Amino acid sequence: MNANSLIEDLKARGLIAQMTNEEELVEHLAQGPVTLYCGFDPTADSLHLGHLVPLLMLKRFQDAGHRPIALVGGATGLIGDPSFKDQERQLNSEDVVRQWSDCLKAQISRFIDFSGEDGAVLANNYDWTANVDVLSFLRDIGKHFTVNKMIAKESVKQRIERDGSGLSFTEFTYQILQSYDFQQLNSLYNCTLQIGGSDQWGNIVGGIELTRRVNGAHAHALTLPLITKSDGTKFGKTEGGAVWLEAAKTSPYAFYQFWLQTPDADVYRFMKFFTFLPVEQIDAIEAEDRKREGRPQGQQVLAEEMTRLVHGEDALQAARRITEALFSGDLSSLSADDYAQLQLDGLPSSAVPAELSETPLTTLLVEAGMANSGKQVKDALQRNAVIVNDTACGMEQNMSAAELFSAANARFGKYFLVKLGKKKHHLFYLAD
RNA sequence: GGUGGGGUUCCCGAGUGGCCAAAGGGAUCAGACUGUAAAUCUGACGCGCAAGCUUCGGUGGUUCGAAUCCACCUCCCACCA
Repeated sequence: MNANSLIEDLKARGLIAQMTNEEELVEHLAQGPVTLYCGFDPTADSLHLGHLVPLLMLKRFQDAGHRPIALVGGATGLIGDPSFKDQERQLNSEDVVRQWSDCLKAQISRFIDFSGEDGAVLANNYDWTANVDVLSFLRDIGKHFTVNKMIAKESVKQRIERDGSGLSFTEFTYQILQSYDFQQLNSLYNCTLQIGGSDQWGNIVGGIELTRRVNGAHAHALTLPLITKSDGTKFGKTEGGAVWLEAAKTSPYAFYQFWLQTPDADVYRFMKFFTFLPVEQIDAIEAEDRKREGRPQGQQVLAEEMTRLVHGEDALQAARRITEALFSGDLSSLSADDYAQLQLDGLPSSAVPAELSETPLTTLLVEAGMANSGKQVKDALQRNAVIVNDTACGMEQNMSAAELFSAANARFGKYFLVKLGKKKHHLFYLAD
Protein backbone atom coordinates (compact mmCIF):
# COMPACT_ATOMS: atom_id res chain seq x y z
CA MET A 1 0.00 0.00 0.00
CA ASN A 2 1.54 3.33 -0.91
CA ALA A 3 1.49 6.31 1.35
CA ASN A 4 -1.38 8.00 -0.28
CA SER A 5 -3.58 4.97 -0.27
CA LEU A 6 -2.82 4.31 3.38
CA ILE A 7 -4.06 7.72 4.35
CA GLU A 8 -6.93 7.41 1.89
CA ASP A 9 -7.91 4.09 3.42
CA LEU A 10 -7.75 5.50 6.93
CA LYS A 11 -9.91 8.39 5.84
CA ALA A 12 -12.43 6.07 4.25
CA ARG A 13 -12.60 4.18 7.51
CA GLY A 14 -13.20 7.36 9.44
CA LEU A 15 -10.08 6.70 11.44
CA ILE A 16 -8.56 10.13 11.19
CA ALA A 17 -9.65 12.88 13.50
CA GLN A 18 -6.84 15.34 12.95
CA MET A 19 -3.51 15.48 11.21
CA THR A 20 -0.74 17.94 10.99
CA ASN A 21 -0.43 19.18 7.42
CA GLU A 22 -1.84 16.39 5.32
CA GLU A 23 0.23 16.95 2.21
CA GLU A 24 3.43 16.99 4.17
CA LEU A 25 2.49 13.84 6.02
CA VAL A 26 1.54 11.98 2.87
CA GLU A 27 4.78 13.00 1.28
CA HIS A 28 6.75 12.00 4.33
CA LEU A 29 5.14 8.58 4.34
CA ALA A 30 5.84 8.21 0.64
CA GLN A 31 9.54 8.80 1.05
CA GLY A 32 10.05 5.46 2.71
CA PRO A 33 9.37 3.61 5.91
CA VAL A 34 8.53 5.97 8.70
CA THR A 35 8.91 5.24 12.37
CA LEU A 36 5.84 6.14 14.37
CA TYR A 37 4.73 5.65 17.92
CA CYS A 38 1.73 5.42 20.14
CA GLY A 39 1.79 5.36 23.90
CA PHE A 40 -0.23 3.15 26.22
CA ASP A 41 -0.29 4.04 29.88
CA PRO A 42 -0.61 1.21 32.36
CA THR A 43 -3.83 2.14 34.12
CA ALA A 44 -4.91 -1.48 34.63
CA ASP A 45 -3.52 -4.96 34.19
CA SER A 46 -4.97 -5.24 30.70
CA LEU A 47 -5.75 -3.14 27.70
CA HIS A 48 -9.42 -2.70 26.88
CA LEU A 49 -11.39 -1.97 23.77
CA GLY A 50 -10.60 1.71 23.93
CA HIS A 51 -6.94 0.91 23.38
CA LEU A 52 -7.62 -1.33 20.47
CA VAL A 53 -8.14 1.28 17.80
CA PRO A 54 -4.76 2.97 18.21
CA LEU A 55 -3.09 -0.40 18.65
CA LEU A 56 -4.57 -1.63 15.41
CA MET A 57 -3.60 1.64 13.83
CA LEU A 58 0.02 0.82 14.57
CA LYS A 59 -0.56 -2.48 12.87
CA ARG A 60 -2.09 -0.79 9.85
CA PHE A 61 1.03 1.28 9.51
CA GLN A 62 3.21 -1.76 9.96
CA ASP A 63 1.27 -3.59 7.28
CA ALA A 64 1.89 -0.61 5.03
CA GLY A 65 5.62 -0.98 5.51
CA HIS A 66 6.29 1.43 8.35
CA ARG A 67 7.89 0.77 11.68
CA PRO A 68 5.74 1.14 14.79
CA ILE A 69 6.95 1.75 18.29
CA ALA A 70 4.57 0.70 21.01
CA LEU A 71 5.41 2.76 24.03
CA VAL A 72 4.38 1.51 27.42
CA GLY A 73 4.06 4.41 29.80
CA GLY A 74 5.91 3.06 32.77
CA ALA A 75 6.74 6.63 33.73
CA THR A 76 3.69 8.52 32.55
CA GLY A 77 1.53 5.88 34.19
CA LEU A 78 2.97 6.98 37.48
CA ILE A 79 1.79 10.53 36.88
CA GLY A 80 -1.61 10.26 35.20
CA ASP A 81 -2.81 12.06 32.12
CA PRO A 82 -5.24 14.86 32.99
CA SER A 83 -6.40 15.36 29.40
CA PHE A 84 -10.15 15.87 29.40
CA LYS A 85 -10.48 14.14 32.72
CA ASP A 86 -12.73 16.02 35.06
CA GLN A 87 -11.05 14.82 38.19
CA GLU A 88 -7.64 14.35 39.63
CA ARG A 89 -6.74 10.71 39.67
CA GLN A 90 -5.41 8.48 42.36
CA LEU A 91 -1.76 7.69 42.01
CA ASN A 92 -0.83 4.03 41.70
CA SER A 93 2.20 2.59 43.42
CA GLU A 94 5.37 1.93 41.46
CA ASP A 95 5.10 -1.80 41.98
CA VAL A 96 1.63 -1.92 40.59
CA VAL A 97 2.49 0.21 37.61
CA ARG A 98 5.50 -1.92 36.84
CA GLN A 99 3.41 -5.05 37.01
CA TRP A 100 0.75 -3.55 34.79
CA SER A 101 3.38 -2.41 32.32
CA ASP A 102 4.47 -6.01 31.92
CA CYS A 103 0.91 -7.10 31.29
CA LEU A 104 0.50 -4.49 28.57
CA LYS A 105 3.75 -5.47 26.93
CA ALA A 106 2.61 -9.06 26.63
CA GLN A 107 -0.68 -8.02 25.11
CA ILE A 108 0.73 -5.58 22.64
CA SER A 109 3.10 -8.23 21.36
CA ARG A 110 0.18 -10.26 20.17
CA PHE A 111 -0.87 -7.62 17.68
CA ILE A 112 2.33 -6.22 16.33
CA ASP A 113 5.31 -8.03 14.90
CA PHE A 114 8.42 -7.22 16.87
CA SER A 115 10.67 -9.72 15.17
CA GLY A 116 13.43 -8.92 12.72
CA GLU A 117 15.90 -6.09 12.55
CA ASP A 118 13.45 -3.61 11.19
CA GLY A 119 10.65 -4.99 13.28
CA ALA A 120 8.56 -2.96 15.60
CA VAL A 121 9.97 -1.64 18.84
CA LEU A 122 8.56 -2.04 22.28
CA ALA A 123 9.70 0.83 24.46
CA ASN A 124 9.06 2.02 27.97
CA ASN A 125 9.39 5.67 28.82
CA TYR A 126 10.51 4.74 32.30
CA ASP A 127 13.87 3.99 30.70
CA TRP A 128 14.66 7.59 29.85
CA THR A 129 12.67 9.30 32.55
CA ALA A 130 13.46 7.55 35.78
CA ASN A 131 16.98 8.88 36.08
CA VAL A 132 16.45 12.44 35.02
CA ASP A 133 17.08 14.64 38.02
CA VAL A 134 14.82 17.51 38.84
CA LEU A 135 17.24 20.25 37.99
CA SER A 136 18.10 18.82 34.59
CA PHE A 137 14.46 18.31 33.90
CA LEU A 138 13.61 21.88 34.74
CA ARG A 139 16.57 23.38 32.94
CA ASP A 140 16.82 21.21 29.86
CA ILE A 141 13.21 20.35 29.22
CA GLY A 142 11.01 22.65 31.23
CA LYS A 143 12.65 25.71 29.76
CA HIS A 144 11.07 24.93 26.39
CA PHE A 145 7.55 25.14 27.72
CA THR A 146 5.67 28.25 28.60
CA VAL A 147 3.02 27.87 31.22
CA ASN A 148 0.87 30.23 29.20
CA LYS A 149 0.64 27.66 26.46
CA MET A 150 0.24 24.76 28.78
CA ILE A 151 -2.68 26.39 30.52
CA ALA A 152 -4.30 27.34 27.26
CA LYS A 153 -4.58 23.71 26.16
CA GLU A 154 -8.15 22.65 25.72
CA SER A 155 -7.42 19.35 27.43
CA VAL A 156 -6.75 20.98 30.79
CA LYS A 157 -8.79 24.12 30.42
CA GLN A 158 -11.83 22.63 32.01
CA ARG A 159 -9.89 21.52 35.02
CA ILE A 160 -8.38 24.93 35.45
CA GLU A 161 -11.49 26.96 34.94
CA ARG A 162 -14.13 24.76 36.42
CA ASP A 163 -15.39 25.15 39.95
CA GLY A 164 -15.20 22.10 42.07
CA SER A 165 -12.07 20.64 40.63
CA GLY A 166 -8.43 21.35 40.55
CA LEU A 167 -5.38 20.19 38.72
CA SER A 168 -2.32 19.15 40.62
CA PHE A 169 1.11 20.19 39.46
CA THR A 170 1.85 16.50 39.05
CA GLU A 171 -0.77 15.95 36.43
CA PHE A 172 -0.15 19.32 34.89
CA THR A 173 3.38 18.16 34.17
CA TYR A 174 2.14 15.18 32.23
CA GLN A 175 2.18 16.97 28.90
CA ILE A 176 5.84 17.75 29.35
CA LEU A 177 6.65 14.13 29.99
CA GLN A 178 4.79 13.00 26.93
CA SER A 179 6.49 15.65 24.85
CA TYR A 180 9.80 14.44 26.16
CA ASP A 181 8.92 10.91 25.03
CA PHE A 182 8.44 12.06 21.49
CA GLN A 183 11.69 13.96 21.49
CA GLN A 184 13.54 10.96 22.93
CA LEU A 185 12.03 8.53 20.46
CA ASN A 186 12.96 10.90 17.70
CA SER A 187 16.56 10.87 18.88
CA LEU A 188 16.70 7.14 19.54
CA TYR A 189 14.74 5.77 16.60
CA ASN A 190 14.20 8.70 14.29
CA CYS A 191 10.54 8.51 15.15
CA THR A 192 8.71 11.23 13.24
CA LEU A 193 5.05 10.52 13.77
CA GLN A 194 2.93 10.10 16.85
CA ILE A 195 -0.56 8.76 16.78
CA GLY A 196 -3.13 8.65 19.53
CA GLY A 197 -6.71 9.38 20.44
CA SER A 198 -8.02 12.80 19.59
CA ASP A 199 -7.78 13.71 23.26
CA GLN A 200 -4.02 13.43 22.84
CA TRP A 201 -3.72 16.18 20.26
CA GLY A 202 -2.43 18.75 22.71
CA ASN A 203 0.15 16.41 24.16
CA ILE A 204 1.31 15.30 20.73
CA VAL A 205 1.68 18.78 19.40
CA GLY A 206 3.71 19.64 22.47
CA GLY A 207 6.03 16.80 21.54
CA ILE A 208 6.37 17.99 17.98
CA GLU A 209 7.41 21.36 19.22
CA LEU A 210 9.92 20.02 21.68
CA THR A 211 11.38 17.76 19.02
CA ARG A 212 11.82 20.71 16.72
CA ARG A 213 13.42 22.88 19.37
CA VAL A 214 15.75 20.28 20.81
CA ASN A 215 16.44 18.03 17.86
CA GLY A 216 15.75 20.44 15.05
CA ALA A 217 13.59 17.71 13.53
CA HIS A 218 10.25 17.96 11.86
CA ALA A 219 7.63 15.59 13.28
CA HIS A 220 4.01 14.87 12.56
CA ALA A 221 0.80 14.01 14.36
CA LEU A 222 -2.23 11.98 13.51
CA THR A 223 -5.10 11.44 15.88
CA LEU A 224 -7.96 8.98 15.85
CA PRO A 225 -11.53 9.80 16.61
CA LEU A 226 -13.17 8.93 19.86
CA ILE A 227 -15.35 5.89 19.28
CA THR A 228 -18.92 6.86 19.95
CA LYS A 229 -22.14 4.96 19.91
CA SER A 230 -25.19 6.10 18.07
CA ASP A 231 -27.27 6.19 21.23
CA GLY A 232 -24.79 8.39 23.03
CA THR A 233 -23.77 5.85 25.66
CA LYS A 234 -20.15 5.04 26.19
CA PHE A 235 -18.58 2.55 23.85
CA GLY A 236 -16.92 -0.56 25.18
CA LYS A 237 -18.84 -0.99 28.38
CA THR A 238 -21.00 -3.85 29.47
CA GLU A 239 -22.79 -4.70 32.65
CA GLY A 240 -19.55 -6.00 34.06
CA GLY A 241 -17.61 -2.86 33.17
CA ALA A 242 -14.96 -2.50 30.51
CA VAL A 243 -14.44 -5.06 27.79
CA TRP A 244 -10.89 -6.26 28.26
CA LEU A 245 -8.56 -7.81 25.76
CA GLU A 246 -7.36 -10.30 28.34
CA ALA A 247 -9.25 -13.59 28.11
CA ALA A 248 -9.07 -14.07 31.85
CA LYS A 249 -10.88 -10.77 32.38
CA THR A 250 -13.35 -10.89 29.50
CA SER A 251 -13.86 -14.38 28.15
CA PRO A 252 -13.73 -14.89 24.39
CA TYR A 253 -17.36 -15.91 24.57
CA ALA A 254 -18.33 -12.67 26.33
CA PHE A 255 -16.14 -10.77 23.89
CA TYR A 256 -17.86 -12.41 20.94
CA GLN A 257 -21.26 -11.68 22.45
CA PHE A 258 -20.31 -8.05 23.00
CA TRP A 259 -19.72 -7.51 19.30
CA LEU A 260 -22.69 -9.59 18.29
CA GLN A 261 -24.92 -7.21 20.18
CA THR A 262 -23.69 -4.13 18.36
CA PRO A 263 -26.59 -1.91 17.31
CA ASP A 264 -27.30 -1.78 13.57
CA ALA A 265 -26.59 1.91 13.58
CA ASP A 266 -22.98 1.30 14.61
CA VAL A 267 -21.98 -2.01 13.16
CA TYR A 268 -20.61 -0.98 9.76
CA ARG A 269 -18.81 1.98 11.24
CA PHE A 270 -17.23 -0.27 13.83
CA MET A 271 -16.21 -2.74 11.16
CA LYS A 272 -14.29 0.02 9.46
CA PHE A 273 -12.67 1.08 12.72
CA PHE A 274 -11.77 -2.30 14.08
CA THR A 275 -11.34 -4.84 11.33
CA PHE A 276 -8.92 -5.19 8.47
CA LEU A 277 -11.65 -5.99 6.00
CA PRO A 278 -11.43 -3.73 2.95
CA VAL A 279 -13.81 -0.81 3.01
CA GLU A 280 -15.46 -1.96 -0.20
CA GLN A 281 -16.26 -5.29 1.36
CA ILE A 282 -17.79 -3.63 4.39
CA ASP A 283 -19.86 -1.38 2.16
CA ALA A 284 -20.99 -4.43 0.25
CA ILE A 285 -22.08 -6.17 3.44
CA GLU A 286 -23.99 -3.09 4.45
CA ALA A 287 -25.70 -2.86 1.11
CA GLU A 288 -26.66 -6.49 1.27
CA ASP A 289 -28.00 -6.20 4.80
CA ARG A 290 -30.11 -3.29 3.75
CA LYS A 291 -31.81 -5.41 1.18
CA ARG A 292 -32.45 -8.42 3.31
CA GLU A 293 -35.33 -8.93 5.64
CA GLY A 294 -34.77 -9.44 9.32
CA ARG A 295 -31.47 -10.08 10.90
CA PRO A 296 -28.41 -8.50 9.31
CA GLN A 297 -25.10 -10.32 8.96
CA GLY A 298 -22.93 -7.36 9.95
CA GLN A 299 -22.82 -8.14 13.67
CA GLN A 300 -21.88 -11.72 12.93
CA VAL A 301 -19.03 -10.72 10.66
CA LEU A 302 -17.81 -8.13 13.13
CA ALA A 303 -17.95 -10.52 16.07
CA GLU A 304 -16.04 -13.18 14.20
CA GLU A 305 -13.39 -10.85 12.90
CA MET A 306 -12.78 -9.30 16.28
CA THR A 307 -12.75 -12.50 18.28
CA ARG A 308 -10.37 -14.10 15.83
CA LEU A 309 -8.13 -11.04 15.86
CA VAL A 310 -7.95 -10.73 19.62
CA HIS A 311 -8.30 -14.29 20.85
CA GLY A 312 -7.49 -16.47 17.86
CA GLU A 313 -9.29 -18.98 15.74
CA ASP A 314 -9.75 -21.65 18.42
CA ALA A 315 -11.29 -19.23 20.85
CA LEU A 316 -13.58 -17.96 18.14
CA GLN A 317 -14.80 -21.46 17.42
CA ALA A 318 -15.37 -22.07 21.10
CA ALA A 319 -17.36 -18.86 21.39
CA ARG A 320 -19.41 -19.87 18.39
CA ARG A 321 -20.08 -23.32 19.80
CA ILE A 322 -21.39 -21.83 23.03
CA THR A 323 -23.49 -19.30 21.19
CA GLU A 324 -24.89 -21.95 18.93
CA ALA A 325 -25.82 -24.19 21.82
CA LEU A 326 -27.37 -21.48 23.95
CA PHE A 327 -29.26 -19.47 21.41
CA SER A 328 -30.44 -22.09 18.99
CA GLY A 329 -33.28 -22.73 21.37
CA ASP A 330 -32.96 -26.48 21.43
CA LEU A 331 -31.03 -27.69 24.42
CA SER A 332 -32.28 -31.24 24.16
CA SER A 333 -30.00 -31.83 21.22
CA LEU A 334 -26.92 -31.38 23.37
CA SER A 335 -24.98 -34.50 24.27
CA ALA A 336 -23.11 -35.11 27.49
CA ASP A 337 -19.93 -34.31 25.63
CA ASP A 338 -21.42 -31.08 24.44
CA TYR A 339 -22.05 -30.00 28.01
CA ALA A 340 -18.51 -30.83 28.95
CA GLN A 341 -17.33 -28.87 25.93
CA LEU A 342 -19.40 -25.84 26.89
CA GLN A 343 -17.60 -25.78 30.16
CA LEU A 344 -14.23 -26.12 28.49
CA ASP A 345 -15.13 -23.44 26.00
CA GLY A 346 -15.55 -20.94 28.77
CA LEU A 347 -19.24 -20.81 29.51
CA PRO A 348 -19.43 -19.59 33.12
CA SER A 349 -20.00 -22.59 35.32
CA SER A 350 -19.96 -23.69 38.91
CA ALA A 351 -20.69 -26.71 41.07
CA VAL A 352 -24.06 -27.13 42.70
CA PRO A 353 -23.58 -26.73 46.46
CA ALA A 354 -24.14 -29.94 48.40
CA GLU A 355 -26.80 -28.56 50.69
CA LEU A 356 -29.56 -26.53 49.11
CA SER A 357 -32.63 -26.93 51.27
CA GLU A 358 -32.07 -23.57 52.95
CA THR A 359 -30.77 -21.76 49.91
CA PRO A 360 -33.16 -19.64 47.89
CA LEU A 361 -32.59 -19.46 44.14
CA THR A 362 -31.87 -15.77 44.57
CA THR A 363 -28.84 -16.52 46.69
CA LEU A 364 -27.70 -19.40 44.55
CA LEU A 365 -27.71 -17.42 41.32
CA VAL A 366 -26.10 -14.38 42.88
CA GLU A 367 -23.30 -16.53 44.25
CA ALA A 368 -22.82 -18.03 40.82
CA GLY A 369 -22.34 -14.51 39.49
CA MET A 370 -25.45 -14.40 37.36
CA ALA A 371 -26.79 -11.29 39.03
CA ASN A 372 -25.54 -8.61 41.36
CA SER A 373 -28.27 -8.89 43.94
CA GLY A 374 -31.08 -11.16 44.94
CA LYS A 375 -33.46 -8.39 43.94
CA GLN A 376 -32.52 -8.83 40.32
CA VAL A 377 -33.11 -12.55 40.48
CA LYS A 378 -36.38 -11.96 42.26
CA ASP A 379 -37.44 -9.61 39.52
CA ALA A 380 -36.65 -12.24 36.94
CA LEU A 381 -38.45 -14.92 38.93
CA GLN A 382 -41.56 -12.80 39.12
CA ARG A 383 -41.58 -12.69 35.36
CA ASN A 384 -40.74 -16.34 34.94
CA ALA A 385 -37.46 -15.39 33.38
CA VAL A 386 -35.34 -17.92 35.22
CA ILE A 387 -35.09 -21.16 33.34
CA VAL A 388 -33.44 -24.28 34.70
CA ASN A 389 -33.02 -26.97 32.07
CA ASP A 390 -35.93 -25.68 30.03
CA THR A 391 -38.18 -25.35 33.07
CA ALA A 392 -39.31 -21.82 33.74
CA CYS A 393 -39.26 -20.95 37.42
CA GLY A 394 -41.41 -18.47 39.25
CA MET A 395 -41.22 -16.92 42.67
CA GLU A 396 -42.94 -19.94 44.16
CA GLN A 397 -39.94 -22.06 43.24
CA ASN A 398 -37.53 -19.78 45.02
CA MET A 399 -37.10 -22.15 47.93
CA SER A 400 -37.11 -25.26 45.77
CA ALA A 401 -33.48 -25.19 44.77
CA ALA A 402 -32.81 -28.60 46.28
CA GLU A 403 -35.48 -30.17 44.14
CA LEU A 404 -34.67 -28.28 40.97
CA PHE A 405 -31.03 -29.15 41.23
CA SER A 406 -31.48 -32.75 42.26
CA ALA A 407 -29.68 -35.53 40.42
CA ALA A 408 -33.02 -36.70 39.08
CA ASN A 409 -33.52 -33.45 37.20
CA ALA A 410 -29.97 -33.15 35.95
CA ARG A 411 -29.12 -33.64 32.31
CA PHE A 412 -27.00 -36.75 32.00
CA GLY A 413 -27.19 -36.97 35.75
CA LYS A 414 -24.90 -34.01 36.08
CA TYR A 415 -25.71 -30.75 34.26
CA PHE A 416 -28.09 -27.87 34.71
CA LEU A 417 -28.20 -25.07 32.23
CA VAL A 418 -29.62 -22.00 33.89
CA LYS A 419 -30.85 -19.04 31.97
CA LEU A 420 -31.62 -15.69 33.56
CA GLY A 421 -33.34 -13.45 31.13
CA LYS A 422 -32.56 -13.93 27.48
CA LYS A 423 -28.84 -13.60 27.52
CA LYS A 424 -27.33 -14.74 30.78
CA HIS A 425 -26.42 -18.36 30.96
CA HIS A 426 -24.66 -20.40 33.55
CA LEU A 427 -23.82 -24.05 33.69
CA PHE A 428 -24.24 -25.79 37.02
CA TYR A 429 -22.93 -29.28 37.54
CA LEU A 430 -23.15 -31.81 40.30
CA ALA A 431 -19.79 -32.40 41.88
CA ASP A 432 -18.55 -35.97 41.62
C1' G B 1 -4.67 31.65 58.83
C1' G B 2 -9.66 34.33 57.75
C1' U B 3 -14.53 34.43 55.38
C1' G B 4 -18.22 32.13 52.64
C1' G B 5 -20.26 27.73 50.03
C1' G B 6 -20.48 22.56 49.87
C1' G B 7 -20.00 16.71 50.89
C1' U B 8 -27.40 12.69 49.84
C1' U B 9 -28.38 5.95 47.51
C1' C B 10 -23.82 3.75 40.66
C1' C B 11 -23.83 9.14 38.45
C1' C B 12 -26.37 13.96 38.26
C1' G B 13 -29.57 16.10 41.62
C1' A B 14 -34.17 17.29 45.06
C1' G B 15 -35.03 16.97 50.12
C1' U B 16 -34.15 21.52 55.96
C1' G B 17 -37.64 17.59 62.41
C1' G B 18 -42.11 12.67 61.53
C1' C B 19 -46.04 11.13 55.63
C1' C B 20 -38.05 9.35 53.78
C1' A B 21 -35.13 3.77 51.77
C1' A B 22 -35.31 9.31 50.60
C1' A B 23 -38.53 13.36 44.38
C1' G B 24 -36.77 13.72 39.35
C1' G B 25 -33.37 12.39 35.48
C1' G B 26 -29.44 9.20 33.66
C1' A B 27 -27.16 4.45 33.78
C1' U B 28 -28.35 -0.61 34.75
C1' C B 29 -31.48 -5.20 35.04
C1' A B 30 -36.06 -7.95 33.70
C1' G B 31 -40.77 -8.39 30.67
C1' A B 32 -43.68 -7.30 25.97
C1' C B 33 -42.58 -6.27 20.73
C1' U B 34 -38.28 -7.88 17.59
C1' G B 35 -33.49 -9.93 14.81
C1' U B 36 -29.29 -11.96 21.16
C1' A B 37 -30.50 -4.66 17.12
C1' A B 38 -32.84 0.18 17.68
C1' A B 39 -37.20 2.75 19.13
C1' U B 40 -41.43 2.22 22.26
C1' C B 41 -44.32 0.51 26.43
C1' U B 42 -44.24 -2.05 31.46
C1' G B 43 -41.78 -3.35 35.95
C1' A B 44 -37.44 -3.40 39.21
C1' C B 45 -33.55 -0.46 40.88
C1' G B 46 -29.72 0.00 49.43
C1' C B 47 -29.56 -5.30 51.38
C1' G B 48 -32.63 -9.65 52.52
C1' C B 49 -36.97 -15.46 49.83
C1' A B 50 -39.13 -13.27 54.12
C1' A B 51 -39.62 -11.28 59.06
C1' G B 52 -36.62 -7.47 58.94
C1' C B 53 -31.88 -4.87 58.60
C1' U B 54 -28.45 -0.89 57.20
C1' U B 55 -27.95 4.32 54.70
C1' C B 56 -27.72 10.64 53.50
C1' G B 57 -18.74 12.83 54.92
C1' G B 58 -17.24 11.19 60.48
C1' U B 59 -18.10 11.25 65.81
C1' G B 60 -21.02 12.74 69.75
C1' G B 61 -25.45 15.35 71.35
C1' U B 62 -30.73 17.58 71.48
C1' U B 63 -35.53 15.14 70.66
C1' C B 64 -40.73 10.39 71.61
C1' G B 65 -38.51 10.90 66.58
C1' A B 66 -32.87 13.65 62.59
C1' A B 67 -30.57 13.28 55.88
C1' U B 68 -32.88 17.54 58.17
C1' C B 69 -31.29 20.97 64.68
C1' C B 70 -26.49 21.62 67.86
C1' A B 71 -21.04 20.70 68.82
C1' C B 72 -16.55 19.02 67.26
C1' C B 73 -13.79 16.72 63.37
C1' U B 74 -12.71 15.75 58.25
C1' C B 75 -12.50 16.52 52.97
C1' C B 76 -13.60 19.70 48.63
C1' C B 77 -14.41 24.58 46.39
C1' A B 78 -14.26 30.05 46.05
C1' C B 79 -12.49 34.62 47.71
C1' C B 80 -9.15 37.11 50.98
C1' A B 81 -4.30 37.15 53.76
